[in-house]
Amino acid sequence: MTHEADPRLLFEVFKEIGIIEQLARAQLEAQLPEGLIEPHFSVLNHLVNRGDGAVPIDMARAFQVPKTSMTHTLKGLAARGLVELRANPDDGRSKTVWLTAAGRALREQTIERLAPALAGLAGQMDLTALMALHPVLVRLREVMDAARD
Amino acid sequence: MTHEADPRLLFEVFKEIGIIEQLARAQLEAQLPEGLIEPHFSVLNHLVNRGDGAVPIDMARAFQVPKTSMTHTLKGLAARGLVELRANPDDGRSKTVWLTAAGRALREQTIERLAPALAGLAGQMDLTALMALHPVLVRLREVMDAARD
DNA sequence: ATTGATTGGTGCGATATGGAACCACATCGA
DNA sequence: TCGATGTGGTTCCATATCGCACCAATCAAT
Repeated sequence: MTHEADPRLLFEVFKEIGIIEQLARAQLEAQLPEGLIEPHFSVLNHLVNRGDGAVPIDMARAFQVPKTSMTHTLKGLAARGLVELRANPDDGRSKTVWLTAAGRALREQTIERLAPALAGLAGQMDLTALMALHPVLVRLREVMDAARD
Repeated sequence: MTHEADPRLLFEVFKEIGIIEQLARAQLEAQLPEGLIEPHFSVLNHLVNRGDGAVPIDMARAFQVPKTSMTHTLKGLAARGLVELRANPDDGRSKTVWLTAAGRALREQTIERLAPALAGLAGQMDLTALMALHPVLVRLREVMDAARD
């Protein structure tokens, strides 16, 4: 008899992940100012992590969203003065995205406000299990990412 | 020195979960007919798992979405003949949601079409780690759900 | 250099999400 | 019983997502 991997386990895993994602998003958005949602925050966070001056199309690919969605998200951030769009000196078609002081501050402040709730959650979990969770998720993400031809 | 739980670990976990959710959603929606998206499928799946005849408001709560969103999703499913809305004999304000044969078939077919891709993913993962993953996610979801006052 | 193909960005339209207001029915309290 | 309050569902509206089509700039092949 062969030992094929059972797809039902992953199906259930994805179901839980979907629910957790929704709850986590709600927590995050509760800390954001009116009119800003998770994609706005993710862009700010990405720019801090990966560095300023990114090209919009690259960010769209990093987030796996259509470029029109990225245009829209960046427009919202720029309208609130959280990022600044400049011409790309290396390519006349594209732009570069830069954080403003307000953008950095908002990202920082949001994470700080989130921290107590996250610590509260973590406190109710088995820390060993939680620490073991992360690398498995990273691996799963990498496998899925690679499979997305 | 105190041993407070580090919120950064959970922050990273949620980041991975967000990415995985997006990739999983893309895989699912690639198998759905034009015009149907993940919430439509989730409703069909919920009705199979929990049984027919559910009340829309209860489903909205189960999915943590506003009731207007559930109205919209159900309207789409009903328009395609995948579910049927009937009056609720126990409460004149509300309705009950019933699967049609087409709705059941679509849900079944979608899962079948998804299976090979899921099995492929699972085959590239450490099965022990994958099996350990599920209960931790369930626990995390339960803790978050309870925290959502 | 010229021309055809490709790529980054945006406007537009169709559909999705979710808050506010509203109506019909239900429930509660006296 | 009946008025006050609460609840399920919908409509309406503002905003989000994303495909299509388009333009301008770039690149590739000669």
